Amino acid sequence: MRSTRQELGQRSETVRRANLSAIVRTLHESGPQSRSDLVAHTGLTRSAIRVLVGELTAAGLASEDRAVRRGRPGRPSPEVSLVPDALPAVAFSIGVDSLSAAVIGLGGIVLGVVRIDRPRGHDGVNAIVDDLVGLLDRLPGGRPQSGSVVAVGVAVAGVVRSRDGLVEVAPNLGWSNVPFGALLADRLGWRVAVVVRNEADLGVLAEHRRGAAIGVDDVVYVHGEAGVGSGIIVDGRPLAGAAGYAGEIGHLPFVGQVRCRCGSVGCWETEVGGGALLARAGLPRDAGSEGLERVFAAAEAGDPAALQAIEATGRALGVGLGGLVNTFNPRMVVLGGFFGRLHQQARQVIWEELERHSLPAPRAMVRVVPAALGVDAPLLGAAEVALEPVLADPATRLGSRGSLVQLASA
Amino acid sequence: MRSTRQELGQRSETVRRANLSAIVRTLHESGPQSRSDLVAHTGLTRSAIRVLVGELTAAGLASEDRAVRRGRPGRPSPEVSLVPDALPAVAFSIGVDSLSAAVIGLGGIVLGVVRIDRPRGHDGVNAIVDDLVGLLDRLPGGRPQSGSVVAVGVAVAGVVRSRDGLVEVAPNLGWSNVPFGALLADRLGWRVAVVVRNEADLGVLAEHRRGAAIGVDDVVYVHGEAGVGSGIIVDGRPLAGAAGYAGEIGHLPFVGQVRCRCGSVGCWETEVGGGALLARAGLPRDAGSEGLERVFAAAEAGDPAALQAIEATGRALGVGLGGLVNTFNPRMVVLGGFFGRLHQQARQVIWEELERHSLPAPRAMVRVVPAALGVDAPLLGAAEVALEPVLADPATRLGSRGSLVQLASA
DNA sequence: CAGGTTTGAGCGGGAGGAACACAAACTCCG
DNA sequence: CGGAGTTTGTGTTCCTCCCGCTCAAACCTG
Repeated sequence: MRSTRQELGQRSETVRRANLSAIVRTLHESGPQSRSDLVAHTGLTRSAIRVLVGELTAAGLASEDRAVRRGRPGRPSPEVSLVPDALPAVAFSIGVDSLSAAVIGLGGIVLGVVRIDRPRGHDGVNAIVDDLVGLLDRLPGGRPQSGSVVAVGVAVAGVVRSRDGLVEVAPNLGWSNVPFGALLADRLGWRVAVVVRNEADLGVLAEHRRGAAIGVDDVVYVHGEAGVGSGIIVDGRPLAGAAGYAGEIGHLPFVGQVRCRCGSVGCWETEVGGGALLARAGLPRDAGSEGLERVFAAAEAGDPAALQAIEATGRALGVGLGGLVNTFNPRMVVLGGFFGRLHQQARQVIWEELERHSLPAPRAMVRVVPAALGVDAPLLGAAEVALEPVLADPATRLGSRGSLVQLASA
Repeated sequence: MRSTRQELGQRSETVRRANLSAIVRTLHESGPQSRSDLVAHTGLTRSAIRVLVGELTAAGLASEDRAVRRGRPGRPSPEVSLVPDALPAVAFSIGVDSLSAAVIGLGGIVLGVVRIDRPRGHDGVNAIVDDLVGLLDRLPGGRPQSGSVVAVGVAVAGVVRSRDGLVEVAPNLGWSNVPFGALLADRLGWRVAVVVRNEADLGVLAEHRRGAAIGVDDVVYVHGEAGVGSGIIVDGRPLAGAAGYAGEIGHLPFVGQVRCRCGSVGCWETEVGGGALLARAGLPRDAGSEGLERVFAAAEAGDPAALQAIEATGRALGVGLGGLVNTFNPRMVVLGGFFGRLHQQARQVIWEELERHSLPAPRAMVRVVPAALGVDAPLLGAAEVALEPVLADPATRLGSRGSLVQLASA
């Protein structure tokens, strides 16, 4: 059965929506810019831009500031920017050892963010839901009002069904079959969508929009922590698969006989995950991020065992990346989590193995870079998916808020 | 740098194009149907459908036949179908041991097809170009006229840069860095686009539109011959990657120490390719499709060596498929080439290993099926990509043909 | 300060689909 | 067999929305 594809037919109302969306999306992704820049970006005429931007400002979504002099001849064009707190989204992230929450507005502006450490271990679902909701009170701007938030996005390190936010399994949290989206939505009691996604899928979205992969339309993001996750951008769009499970590359079949926590044997994760690096360095596999930190520090100090562990892990990483380059033909591979550190210290061997295990043609056009956003990437990505409906259809979102009527000629 | 994304802004001319495209695409993909079916499919009103279909028929692109009585109350709706020979495409396919050519019209109607055996070996590029062009004269309908053909599509088993049809490498043909698109275009002398793509990428397109995966929007197609190729449909669109190289999963890192012809070691292809099956059955790795045929026949006759070879190859296939299921979360895996036969005889073990090497969530929603189209899949897919511009913009294509003016109000 | 250039403002026009009313063609049922 | 009900084609009018054009404003250059 064909998924509910977008209506094929275009009608004049669709056109308006698409054009408003084009403007808002351009401002959201490329930042504030003059009307004439918008003309260039969208391909619309000055007249159209004027009317549409006018409606956006009238609705409080955008604002026009005095033009910035750019030293070129001609009448200066006023700068249009989105109003960050007009339609804010709330983003949550459940990390391995921390919880975080943020309020993020259009344009990706962070209006407030808090992070707390979480004792490593398998917390009950309800405890985490409570903690997250409790975090809201500690936001700099205070607890967001129910009516003002447009949607909620959540990043979870696990296999998540995107439709309803069911967490099929989250090994680091000890969850399986947790209807997290529904639980959080109930607990919040807001009448807005709660979107739950895999951490790495959100990480790559953030890196694509605000980080290392801006403007790059084919990206493979590989995130190393205890396990290995990935998020993939294909032709500018996130790869989700039929239910949102795509990108679970940690369990690609690989060499080795180590039993994986997924139940299988020889998964790539068993060779490149944090546990593998730790084991190679002679530490317990569950020494966590502090253990990893120690390994990297030791390597920097010249410790041969640590250096060798890093090299071996880098090689295994490079081999797998080669396969991913063959599979996706990306223009960029972004390394997140401790793979970023690994890249600093093992860049050479990673590339060496990637080179050995990929075809010349795709290899020639790929760059491997460390992530730019660090631990906040999933949080930023969560806001991006939460804001997506606004970007796709700014007008009706305004209408549904109540405080502002439909954009249509007031 | 952002690839030339579609213009964001919509204008009324865009709307018309999109709506004509929606109608033509619906008819092309879902077959002839009544006007009222088109109303349902496209979301346009009766008025709009009437006008647009009217223009298409006036231009000779579509035709309206007497309504088919369907035994339901109400005035019968005339059936609209595309005129197959209005804007035909020419498709070529360069197989391991055959060459084929076809003329295919809108709706995927095959107007004529020829296939010749090709001596196995490394033919020169020019010889193959000559053979292909020569094939046109042996088409049932005669050599297509230069002016009537709308585009040319070519399927090649190799790594192809989609932009210009440069064949980076084609091991079965012994090619590397062959500008095949340009060569064929020159030799034909027609003033139409020549689109060259990887065989498997075209195969999955054909299976998606006309074969085993109709209506399935997330598909992984894996094709086994001498090597292993794949084509992937993500959310209804082919996965191309930055330059069209995506889907080279034959060289995913895998267990084993066999040297691959790609230069690397332990590629998946070395364990599941035709050579691997042959070797396991005690035949030379280059025994080709006749050799494979013999193995399957022997297995059907109960030969233990053949059975074991098939089982081992099936296991290796299942393991890799598990990884692909994790990576892409497809709704369907389609097995082409000799993998189709393999599936018949080793269905059990393939699934067993797939199950062992994939996560429960994505595994639960995937089906593994043999390809439905056989050796013709790439040829049909080549026609699909060649016809794509017509589907995307029926009006200007008509205009550019010369014989018919722009669709605009005549 | 005059000329050139770029852009905003406002108005008219055109394109294209929606909505509506009516007619046509079919089924169903008494 | 014929009228009621239903679905769909036909044609007209209307509405939405963007484009194009003209004029004015605001900047740079010399």
